[in-house]
Amino acid sequence: MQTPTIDPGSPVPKFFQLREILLDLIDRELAVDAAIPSERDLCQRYGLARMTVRHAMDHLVSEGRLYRVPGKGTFVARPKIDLPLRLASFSNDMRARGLQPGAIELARRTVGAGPTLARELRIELDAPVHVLERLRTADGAPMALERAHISAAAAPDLIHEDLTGRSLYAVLEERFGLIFDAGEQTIGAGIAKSADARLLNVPHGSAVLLLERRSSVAGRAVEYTVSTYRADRYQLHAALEIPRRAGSTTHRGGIA
Amino acid sequence: MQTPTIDPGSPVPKFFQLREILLDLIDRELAVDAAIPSERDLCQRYGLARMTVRHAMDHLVSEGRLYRVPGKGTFVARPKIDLPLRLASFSNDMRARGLQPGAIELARRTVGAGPTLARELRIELDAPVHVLERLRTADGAPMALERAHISAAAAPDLIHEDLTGRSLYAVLEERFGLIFDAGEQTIGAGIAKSADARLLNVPHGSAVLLLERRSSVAGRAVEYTVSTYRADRYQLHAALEIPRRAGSTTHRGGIA
DNA sequence: TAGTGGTCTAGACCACCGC
DNA sequence: CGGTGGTCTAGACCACTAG
Repeated sequence: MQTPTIDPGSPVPKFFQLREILLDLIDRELAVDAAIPSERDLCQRYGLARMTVRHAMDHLVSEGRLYRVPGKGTFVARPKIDLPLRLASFSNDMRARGLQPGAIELARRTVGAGPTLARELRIELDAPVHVLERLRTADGAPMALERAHISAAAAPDLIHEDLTGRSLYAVLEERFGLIFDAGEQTIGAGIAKSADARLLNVPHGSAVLLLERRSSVAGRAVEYTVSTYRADRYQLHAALEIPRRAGSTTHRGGIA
Repeated sequence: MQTPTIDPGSPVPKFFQLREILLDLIDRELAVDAAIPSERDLCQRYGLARMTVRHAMDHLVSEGRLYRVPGKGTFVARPKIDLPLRLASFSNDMRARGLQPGAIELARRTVGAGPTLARELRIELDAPVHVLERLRTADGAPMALERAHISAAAAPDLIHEDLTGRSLYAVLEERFGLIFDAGEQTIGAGIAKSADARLLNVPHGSAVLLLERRSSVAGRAVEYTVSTYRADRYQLHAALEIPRRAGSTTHRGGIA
């Protein structure tokens, strides 16, 4: 295997390129607690300033992939257990549970982005955003309220698309070529607002599970969706898995 | 009011002193989404290099206290505490956020497994199980109730271990060599039971985030923990996984 | 055009470690 | 002692945002 190099002309920042190189090294060559090359060594090898090397390593340390010992070196950390939350749609999720997914459209409009939407979608204030509000059902029973906000710049005519019986994601992919490749999700608990409680057919003051999701395509924020799930009918469930395993046993300090 | 300054002679690093100053500013003076002074402005005010200012701000951004918008500025983030979906201990999580983790022991006993525990831990009925109930605090404020059930066969003398100021996981690892390598987690929402609401110091009927976790070591079920988090202070946060593997350039954001 | 954050350099001094 | 990570400086150029 040949030593990878840093491409100075790439739009990908150097520290990020180095991060990938180190990640590869960690996964392929080094065992847990093995030392990685010193910062100054890496500066030499890849022709980088030490601050740049540290920047790359800072990332990996904060992600729990490496740990530093002052005066000694930097070492491969024990793999942490992570909870992968798949970017699954409501429809797929319900089908996986053996339930028949359904949707009742509550609202569909295009609005100007307020401060929250502007921040979440990283667009300008008052930039157009499609809002789709749907009541999601499972075997006919209300399960969740889904309020999707899609940047109109990314999916201009979404507002006129027929969504009955189709997944929103399917429409975004087929009609606008939008395939989400990154995202993050925030999960919290709350009390249902009166109007939402009525729609979900639960008593006032009921607990709900709140899911906020931001997804992006090629680095561009496109979707910001807030879902409100009935806590009595819905819970998230996931296997904890080991993200990666360190390969060979003894291999101290070499970029092959 | 006098402007705080950086003490160059202090053993506390400058970036950390600035971090404290900014934290104070965020908590006392600024509302959510308010802009903090620009990096160059802070350099001027405190006589620091820009890399030093960025270092301090990097910390706050990765802790979720600030967010940056390129070309515009840096702003105060929503004040919730994120709990990363990782098999990390409460203690470590809180420390990573600059909060002082604490625990008040509520109960500690060894019981015979009932039907639920027997099923979750895959042990026989009446097999001994250690039960540890603790109120977890951050900077002294109640944050969560943690009810851990550990199979006594795996950690015989756990019941006599001192847990003050130590992570349960640290004890299990150091004292019994137990390093969790798999598990599953269930996340739900609920209303705090009266007794729990009192312990957590929240009003009756408050929403709570419920986490059930079963973890195992080498295929052996060892831990079954039920945690009750204050929903007003906690939320879970995770990067969504992407099945595709293209030339991704998303190097922003949280957990890889 | 001026200001913002994003990246990067090429040095520097320090505390700590192991020999 | 030389090597390690920890901190810090004083610049630089870039892309983006705004007026």
